[in-house]
Amino acid sequence: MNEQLSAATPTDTSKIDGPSDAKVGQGAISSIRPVSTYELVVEQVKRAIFLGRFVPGDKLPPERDLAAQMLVSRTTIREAMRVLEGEGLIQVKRGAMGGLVVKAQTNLQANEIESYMEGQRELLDSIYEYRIANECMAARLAATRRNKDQLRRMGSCLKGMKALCETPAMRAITANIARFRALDSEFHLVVAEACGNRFIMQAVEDTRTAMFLPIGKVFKRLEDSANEHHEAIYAAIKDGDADAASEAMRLHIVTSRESLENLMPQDSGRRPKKSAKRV
Amino acid sequence: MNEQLSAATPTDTSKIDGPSDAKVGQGAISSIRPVSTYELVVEQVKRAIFLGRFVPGDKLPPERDLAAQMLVSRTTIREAMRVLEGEGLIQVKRGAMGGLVVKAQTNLQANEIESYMEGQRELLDSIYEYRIANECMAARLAATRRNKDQLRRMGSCLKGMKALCETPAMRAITANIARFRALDSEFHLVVAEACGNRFIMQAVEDTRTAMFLPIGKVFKRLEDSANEHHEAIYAAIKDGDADAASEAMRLHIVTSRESLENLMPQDSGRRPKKSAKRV
DNA sequence: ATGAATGGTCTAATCGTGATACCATTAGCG
DNA sequence: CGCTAATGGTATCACGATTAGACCATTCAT
Repeated sequence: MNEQLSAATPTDTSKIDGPSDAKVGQGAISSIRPVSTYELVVEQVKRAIFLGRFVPGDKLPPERDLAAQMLVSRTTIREAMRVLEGEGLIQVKRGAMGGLVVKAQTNLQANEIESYMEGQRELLDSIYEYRIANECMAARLAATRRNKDQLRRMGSCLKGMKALCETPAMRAITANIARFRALDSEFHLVVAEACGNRFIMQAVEDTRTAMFLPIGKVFKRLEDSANEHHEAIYAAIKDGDADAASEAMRLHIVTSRESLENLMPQDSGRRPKKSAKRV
Repeated sequence: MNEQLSAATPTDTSKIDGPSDAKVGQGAISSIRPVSTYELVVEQVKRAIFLGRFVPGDKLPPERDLAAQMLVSRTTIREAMRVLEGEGLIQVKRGAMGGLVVKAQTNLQANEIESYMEGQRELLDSIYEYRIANECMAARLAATRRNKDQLRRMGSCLKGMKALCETPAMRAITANIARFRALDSEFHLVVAEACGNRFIMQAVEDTRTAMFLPIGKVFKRLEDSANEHHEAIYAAIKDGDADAASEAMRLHIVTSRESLENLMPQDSGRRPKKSAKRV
């Protein structure tokens, strides 16, 4: 994003198309950032945690096992663990029955949430726009391509989430919130899988990973509306109704964004309802 | 995508949600593929070529300059050049006025195209679905967020493309096809830039890169319809009409896919108009 | 107390990368 | 023709990342 340099181009294009300066977003060659193996390990473990494959209290496999599974040396695994430990994602315990324990993300105080969310607003807007683009298409395509096993797994997620919401008292338990979010992720990922498009699948996984940090510190209770929306999406996909599936997904995501909006500063001058148009 | 291993999870989730097997797409930890720096160089140079920043006949900057710009050693640059040379993307010439010359992609014979495209059909479908999802959203958002400079650059691209199409004789010139594709890429990238969403921007760039190999060997003449469609997209974005911009983009991409379809085997049993629903 | 599991530490070898100098080839020019 | 400059080709040494393996230290269950 820094340097730029138009290549030695003896055959000047502009001979033909005249004033076609344009030359798109910047030049062609920019600096390379070498990627260490331990960084890749960090990324993969983070992704697993962010997608809910490990919830707080779970332990990662022992270092030796991680090394074997990832086909890297234990040294590299340990470097990665130092990073994750430093970022507060895991806690390292020595001795038997010890291990690499996934920590709960610190919840912010009520008065901290607003200012925190304010700083995340732009990122969240981008993420949700991207989600609407890709997940609506995912739902649309899934409606005509899903197979029985995928429908079964979607149903399984819905069942699990409903169970977690059953008693009001359980809605504020941290561990349950983590489990709910894991099932929520899984539902959306199965829909993406069912759409049979690897690019869209990757996009959905990426957004879920990207959402973790911004909203992980904020959620304190489960939203019932999510269950209803998930049911609607599921029903439309099961019925093979592509338009309905897409619209149900859109409504779900828009609603989800709005419920986040309630955690933000109440229209304090900003938020001039720009682009109030339906996305 | 190979190994899997559910973490040591003493706190069994299934205690609560009962038969929630699900456990989404596979396990959590898979093998790491270390990424060498020279691979990153290869990727970036490829991307620059695929996006049309360098067209056949252009020369990349000299090795020493590339090394300086990318902040890597010449050794690493040279490793990357070996790969690009091996893949037939560049030709290395020694001596003064020599350099790293971008080669034209070999065009296939008419009788080869069908079987080649047949093998690419699935990939192309995925790419185009992903494009529709993201670029329609990009156009929609761009309609309300674009600034004057972005409009100017879009217009500049349109002008350049029209100029290239002016005389029928010039439509089959290889160099012109490359220039046309570069401007086409640039137009779509500026739209993506104007949407102000970095995720969508990245998605658009990714798809254009992904399209290069499948269709690079096939195109032999320029399509006029692209110009008309581009004009329509531009007009809608200029007018701030989000719905029209999105729809114009959709039409453009769908048409583009259909014109590719004409290069494929003519419904030889396959292509049972599944998902014939409008995407 | 003992043993097993697990993280912590150390060491030697290997490989990727960087830095630098110098060689070989080629085009342009006096 | 012969120089010079630009550019790719080669060689060398140094350093850091990664691997492989052994061994130490801590903790819990029995």
